[in-house]
Formats: sequence, C-alpha cells, structure tokens
Amino acid sequence: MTQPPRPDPDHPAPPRRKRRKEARPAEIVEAAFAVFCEHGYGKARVDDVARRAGIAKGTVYLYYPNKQALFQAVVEAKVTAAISQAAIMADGFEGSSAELLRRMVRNAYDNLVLTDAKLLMRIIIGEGHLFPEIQSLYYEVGIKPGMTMLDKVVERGVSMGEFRDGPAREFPRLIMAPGIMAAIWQMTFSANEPIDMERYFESHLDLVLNGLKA
Amino acid sequence: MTQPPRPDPDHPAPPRRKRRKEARPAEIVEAAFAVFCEHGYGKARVDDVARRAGIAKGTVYLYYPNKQALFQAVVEAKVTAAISQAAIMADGFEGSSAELLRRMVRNAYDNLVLTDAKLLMRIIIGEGHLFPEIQSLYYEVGIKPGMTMLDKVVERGVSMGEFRDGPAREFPRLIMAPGIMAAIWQMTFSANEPIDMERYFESHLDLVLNGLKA
Amino acid sequence: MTQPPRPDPDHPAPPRRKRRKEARPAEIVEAAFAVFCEHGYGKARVDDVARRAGIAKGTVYLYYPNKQALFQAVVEAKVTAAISQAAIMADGFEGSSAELLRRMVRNAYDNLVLTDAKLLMRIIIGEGHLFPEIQSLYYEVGIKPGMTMLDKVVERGVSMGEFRDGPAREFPRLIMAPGIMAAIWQMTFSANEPIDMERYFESHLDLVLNGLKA
Amino acid sequence: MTQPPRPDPDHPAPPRRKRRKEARPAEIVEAAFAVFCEHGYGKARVDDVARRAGIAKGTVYLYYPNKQALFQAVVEAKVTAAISQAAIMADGFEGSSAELLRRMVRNAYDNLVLTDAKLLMRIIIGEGHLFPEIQSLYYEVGIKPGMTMLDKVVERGVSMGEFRDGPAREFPRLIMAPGIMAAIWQMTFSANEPIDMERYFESHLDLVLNGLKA
DNA sequence: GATGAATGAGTCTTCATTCAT
DNA sequence: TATGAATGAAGACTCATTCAT
Repeated sequence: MTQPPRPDPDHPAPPRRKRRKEARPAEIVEAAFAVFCEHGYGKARVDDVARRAGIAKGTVYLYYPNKQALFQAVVEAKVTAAISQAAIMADGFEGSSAELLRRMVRNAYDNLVLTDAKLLMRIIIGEGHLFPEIQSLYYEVGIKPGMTMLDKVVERGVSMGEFRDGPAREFPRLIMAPGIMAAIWQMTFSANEPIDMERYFESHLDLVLNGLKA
Repeated sequence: MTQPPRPDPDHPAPPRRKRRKEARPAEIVEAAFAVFCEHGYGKARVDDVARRAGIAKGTVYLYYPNKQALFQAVVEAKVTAAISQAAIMADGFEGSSAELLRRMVRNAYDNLVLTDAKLLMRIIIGEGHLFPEIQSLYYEVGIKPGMTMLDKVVERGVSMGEFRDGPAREFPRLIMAPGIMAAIWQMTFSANEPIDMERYFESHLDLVLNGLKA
Repeated sequence: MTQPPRPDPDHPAPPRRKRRKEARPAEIVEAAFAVFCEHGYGKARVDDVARRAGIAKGTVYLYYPNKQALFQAVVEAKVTAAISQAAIMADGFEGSSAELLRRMVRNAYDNLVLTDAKLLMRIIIGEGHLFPEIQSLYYEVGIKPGMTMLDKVVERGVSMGEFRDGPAREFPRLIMAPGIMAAIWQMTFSANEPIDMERYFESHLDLVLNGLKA
Repeated sequence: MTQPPRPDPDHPAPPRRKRRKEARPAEIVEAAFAVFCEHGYGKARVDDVARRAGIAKGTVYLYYPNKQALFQAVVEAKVTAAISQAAIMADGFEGSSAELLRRMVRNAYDNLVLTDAKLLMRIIIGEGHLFPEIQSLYYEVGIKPGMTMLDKVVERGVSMGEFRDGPAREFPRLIMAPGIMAAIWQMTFSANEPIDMERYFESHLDLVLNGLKA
C-alpha cells in the first residue's frame, strides 16, 4: 500500500543503499500485505514485494527466512492491529446491549469488511489449508478474540433481559455471519451485483437484533 | 476417487470403451473436481487430474484447451447440478413460508455446507479474482438463481403476512449468511473449534426466522 | 563424455523432440557423469547436464527427482560397471598369487586410476560428506567388494605360502594404497609433477610384492 | 570454536584490542580453517567464518580480498606449520634409516592423518581444481617438501645399505601412500568401516619397510 | 578500521502446455 | 483419438561481495 519511497526532490541523491534496520520489517510487511492482497499467497512473488518495498529481493530474506514466514508476519501484524482496535471500543461500554452490539458490528465493518483486511481473510480461507499454522494463528489472534467479545455482549444482553437466551447464546458468531458474507461478496461478486454497504449494514443489524430480541 | 478402469484381458469390452468416449468429459470433470477440492486451483496439477481420471495428461487437453477451461467446466457442472436440485424442491411448495424457508436452508446445508461443493466455493472466493469470467459464471449459475429463490420465498412470506417487510426484503441473502459462514468455518477453523452442524443449523434458522417474523 | 547426439547427415531432419524413454536415463547419466567429473558435484549445473545430453533442463527431472538422485544414479552406474569388471577377472584364476595380485592391481589402474572413474572418487572424497547415503553406496558397491577381492587374494597367497601372514592380512587395502594415491596425484598435482604411470605401476607392485613376500 | 572475546564493560581493555588488531589475520584464518574443514570450500560461508572469528562479515574482507584468498591464507598457514614440524624432526637425525623412516611416517600420522589437517587435504583433492594456484601452493609448500624429505631418507637408506635401490628410490611417495589412504578413509568411510589407526600405522610401516629392505 | 545492511547474479525445481507417435 | 515424453518459462532461495555509516 505504501508507495516505494520516492526521492524527495529537496534532497539531491537518494541513497540506493539505505540502512533502515528498524523500519525495514514494517516496510516489508506493508509491501507484502499489498502484494498478497492483490495476488493471493501462491501468485504473489517475493520479487514484487521487494520491488514495492523499494529494496532488492535478497533484502526480504534478511528479515524473513521465507515467503511463508513473511506471510505469517503480515497476518500477525494486520490481525493484531485490527483486533486490538475492537477490544478498546468494547471495554467499559455503558449503554444498552443493542447499542453495544451495533458498535461492535460497525467496528467489524470498519476494520474488516470495508478494509483491505478482508483480503487477508480471503487468503486464509482460500489458501490457508497450505499452512495450518498460519490458519491457527489467524484463529487465535483474530477469530477467537472476536468471538469472545461477541460472546460477552450476548451474555450481557441476556443477563440484562434485552436478548433472549436463544441461538446466539450458543453460536454468537451467527451475529457476525452477514458481515463476513458481505466481505466475501464484496471481493467476489461486487462486479456482478454491488452492495450498498451502508444499507446492508443496517439490514444486517436489523435482522440480527430482531432475531435476538427477548 | 475412482480407479482407472483397467480392461479385463479376457473381455474385449468394446462397449465399455465406446461408452467411455462419451463419458470422458464427465469423468475428467469429476476427477478435476476432486483434485481442485483437495489442492485449490493454483496448486492442483493437471497431471493429477489425468491420473485420477485414469487417462494420460495429454488427453485432458483433448477435451479442455487449458487448466482454466477445465476448472470452468467443473464449476459449470457442479453448480448447475446443485442449483437445479434446489429449484425442484421449491417449485410448487404448499405450506407455510417458514417451512419453505427451512427446507430451502436445509437444502443449502445438504448441498453446499455439508458437501464438497463448499470446496469449490472456497476456490471461487480465494482464487476467483484470477479469472473473473469463472467468478461471473459462478455468480450467474449459482449465486443469482439461489438469491432469486430466496427472494421469492421472502416475497411469499411477506405477502402472506408471515414475514415482516424488513431487512431480508432488501437483502434476502442475509438469510443464507450463517450457512455460508458455516461452510467457511468448516473448511478453515474446524480444527481449532469444530461446529456441531446440526445444532448450528437449528440456531441459524431460529435466529433468522425470529428476525423475519412479522 | 559422450558428445550430444549429433544428427546423422544421412537423415534429413533431426527431430527436436525425440522420444527415447529407454535410452534417456543412460544418456542423462552419461552426460551427468561428464559434468560432475568436470566440475564436481556442487559446481555442476543441472542445466549443463541437460545441454550435454541434448535435452531440456526439465527433461532431466522427468527421470531423476533432483540433482542428488542424479548423482546417485551416476555413482551406481559407474561403480557397478567398474567393479563387475574386476570380479570377472578374478574369478577362477589359476596361477601364482603374485600374478593374480598383479592382475588385480593392473585392473584397478585400468578401471580407476587411468580412467575418469577416479573423478567420481574425487567427488566422493571431497563432497561425499554432504550426502552420506551416497558415500555409503559407494562404499557398498565399490569399496567393500574391492576390499573383499583383495582379501581373498591375500588369503590365497598366505595359504599357498607365497605371502607372509603380515600387515596385508589385517589390512588388505594397504596393497591398493599406492594406486589410490596415484589417482589422486593425477587429478591434483600432475600439473606440478606428472607421473609416468606405467613405471609407477611397476614400482607400486614391486614394493608391495616385496613387502608381502613370505 | 572460540567464543568471540566479549569485552568486559568494567575493563576498558585497550591492550586487548591492540593485540587483537595484529592478531586479526591469524584469528580469521583459524576461524576459516574450522569452517572450511566442516563444510568444504564451496559450502563454507564467509558469514560463518566471520561469526566464528567474532567479527563482522565485512571485516573479513578488510584482510582478505575474497573467499579464495582467505582459503589460500589458510592453506599457507596450516601447511607451512605442519611441514616445518617435520623438517625439524628429520634434521640431524642419527640412527638407522628405518628408524628415521618410522619417525617420519609417524610424524605424518600425527600431523596429518590424525589431525584436522587432512580435512584441508580433502578440499585440495576435492575442490582444488577450481583454483589451480592454491593447488600449486599446496604442492609447493606441502607436498614437495614432504617428498624431498622422504627422498633423502630413502637416499640415506640406500647409501647405507639398509634399503634396496628399488621402487621407493624412483617414487618415494609410495612410502607415504598408505598414510594418505588412511586419512581419506577416515574422512570418508570410517562410518562404514572404522580403522584402528595404531594397528594400521604399524602395518603400514611393516609392509613398507619389508618392501624396502635391501 | 569495523560494521552489517543491502545487493543481485546464479541455480534448483515445478508444471502447464505442446506435439511426435 | 490417445499418449506421455519433452519443453522452457517462472519463481523461491542463497550467498559472495559491496559500501554507507
């Protein structure tokens, strides 16, 4: 996503060999994220990652032992970032559970459905079976924490008498399903049938909240 | 999955060979389906398809000009089959719309979520961007007809006063979202956290029907 | 060592794609032998092997899964050939043990010291530690049988009273040591100090037979 | 083998640094020797040499222009050391030529066969053809002086009537052949068939001395 | 001098596709 | 039609060497 550092016209000569040990991993991960998003894992070329990061191919291998490790770093960085955002929001919320749920789902849209993050999810879905460890990583840092948060909201809603003790109690992820589907749809069929995501979001919430209502 | 039909030396079996000639495309498609399901598109090898079909690699190219065309044939065959099943069921149903919806969702579970068909969907999701035409095909033969059917059921339910004129009216696919998610979960995270699919199915329906209730 | 099959001038068009499933392995092994001899294992390029065999790089991998397997095939072919030669000669020999020994040593010179076979030995010595299995193979098919043959000759000589029951009884390989050294010298220092191999051979035998004399 | 001398923060240790500066080449050579012994020339990585010497990779290139020069330095240092040892011993020896020969061969075992020095020899044999200059160096500093010494001993023995004027007169290196072979065997086939080196040494001497006997 | 980040040429290996038989 | 041997472009990874700091 970041463009290769284009030389500042104020500075005469852009050093071809820059030494940026601290910044490099993040830069590479960012470039890798972009390339993986565009081509998926299998079709992404390490060479492209390097080029996008403005470095030589070999340099990538200075920081990550192989393509898979690079991908793992991307997953780790991106998912962790997205999830921690959500956690902050949920913490210490006061108000109706319905409102909390709305915020939570909104958050998922803002950080996953409407973001390139969904493209990472696509890789996990589509090619994750090739490296179960990364799949598990994604589950542990992304899915499980997310599910746990949902769990708590449902619990809260039920104990406050707002939600019924029904299906979402056993499978809180049901609540998020339409969002996941929207993300997939967006990546897959939006050319055939685009979604008005804002209306979809409202409909999503409407259906789910009505389904949960005590 | 089928072993290559090794000709019995005692039986000249000419009818078999003739029958085979016509059956070839279907056999190849079947083998390809299995291989694509196992490895995804990119990692599937044409050689494996041939071996699985009990023929030589070159023979595959006699029927399909390239790997992509083969994949397209698989999508066409499999999706068409699955969808027509559903259509039959829905046609001329008499009973409550809730019951019709249940059957429909059940059908989706039986033909997609609990079947290898979901593995095809995985490829469309994960690698479909590499060949938009096939993605569109999948949409046209699979998704759109499915959505249309859902549409009708919702329409029916609303006009009969069973369902409210709410979110599912605008986005009928919301109804199916939990099923799609289940399919993906099954392929991706079942090792980390398995789903009791029958209970999930009931919860899915429960949530949705309550969300739809007039 | 074999030149890439140069098209017979009598035949009009040398087919670029030849089908020679039977001949290929041997051709490739021969080409590989030449290339390995010239560059050693590590510096030998599979591409060169292919070129020398008059085929494309990929074709090599049709017959041997990787470079190491190819090398193993070379070792197997070459060593087996050389050793079986020796065995034939030794079998059923009648005459003095000294004469038998001379023939044996002569054979070693003819098949190892004065041949490219010593270049294979060089690889086993110099790079064999990278693949102990092939080292062991060389030992099993080449060294051990050779040692066994020597063993028998010494045994024969001792029991016939020709040789004394001395050092060569315990270490028959002592007999061959000067030959091995000659092979190495030839490959390593002949530019600095060439050996007159025929005189060396005679001296070798002279020293050893005198050392063995009862 | 040696850990990089980590400077004690309490002691400024300037003498150590100064001493180090002069010691650097030797330290690097020592580290290089170890690494070359372990991996051979081609598979040895300059990086490993540096790490082992406790310095940075670039520093190696401050003292040696490239990997080959470094190897040459190793050869020079190690071979010179080994050979000068032998020369001292031989000089001004009084006693039988047989005894002198025994000492000489013993010396070869102690300094070559039973030492890592043989690993250097292995590289010269196995990969020396890649850099003939180093091969020649090895010959000039190691082989030739050694041969000359042998030469003198044989000469002495013959003129004193101890040895016959036979094969070892023309090819004194015949005397050492079993030792060379032992070194190679040790590096190559000891896993398959170990040698009791002390008994081998005695057998070696026995055979050779008997072969020489006037 | 010393460092170690950066470079990029060099190789093995894979596999969709072709085509002589 | 059917075969399967042959092709060769593509891509991951290594490591000697350079050079800015």
